[in-house]
Amino acid sequence: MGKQMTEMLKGTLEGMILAILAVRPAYGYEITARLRDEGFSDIVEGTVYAVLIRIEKRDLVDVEKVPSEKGPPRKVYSLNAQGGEYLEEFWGTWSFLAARIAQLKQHIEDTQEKGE
Amino acid sequence: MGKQMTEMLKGTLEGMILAILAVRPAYGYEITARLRDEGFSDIVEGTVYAVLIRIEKRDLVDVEKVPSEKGPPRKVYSLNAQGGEYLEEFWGTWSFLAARIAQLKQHIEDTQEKGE
DNA sequence: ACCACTAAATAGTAACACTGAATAGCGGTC
DNA sequence: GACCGCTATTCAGTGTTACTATTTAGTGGT
Repeated sequence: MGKQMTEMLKGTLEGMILAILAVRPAYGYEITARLRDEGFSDIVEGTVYAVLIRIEKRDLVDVEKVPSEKGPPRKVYSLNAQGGEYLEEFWGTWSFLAARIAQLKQHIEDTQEKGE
Repeated sequence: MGKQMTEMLKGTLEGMILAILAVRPAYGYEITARLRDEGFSDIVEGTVYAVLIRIEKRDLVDVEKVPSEKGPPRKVYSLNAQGGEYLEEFWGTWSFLAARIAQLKQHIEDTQEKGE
């Protein structure tokens, strides 16, 4: 990860993982692979597991241990009601921030065009 | 600040401040006030000054001390060439992340509509 | 026995925004 | 002339976060 991306993921990675779980339950290794596929190419398992442990402690997800044919048992996480609420809050916070930043960017572009 | 927003600002507040400086030079107290006006209502001076000191150390900005009629001298920051490059990089990182998150959100909405 | 892949956990580190307080300069009021 | 309000900057200490690097564990193949 670039350093900028690393810092930007603070506060968003958690929401992204909750968003993934909102679509359907998943386990850590799977989530890591999906994030890698979606362009976060050098995200490491350890990072994802840390988030999962955190959201489990906060009771935002339910956990079920499911045996795997290919290795040790999987811990399958699914979003619960409290996690759903938290995710809604996340969208609100994100939307606000994204709108402000878009506004700042627009302001720069306007300035450069006509010298403000 | 809400806790979610606090975490989300990590990695973005710096970019936002650079973006403000890209429009025109400004000093810390002024930047704080502007951020407050734009909806980040409980941002505190200390936070902004910490960012300013950081970006000064990294040589992303030029600094000029300007006397004030109303108090101690102002430290007016302006974006330099290196800061401009860094800001460009920030927009790239931000755009990528924002696109991914928008995609995740869309995916949830699609799923909820027709059961995926 | 060894390796490759899957799967989870963990101790230690660096970076960041926040808290709370201190310092400093100016104007006005009582 | 001591005090308050506003402007303006700084700084030590804290909590949270993602990252690094390693360890442990299970299965199947050679």
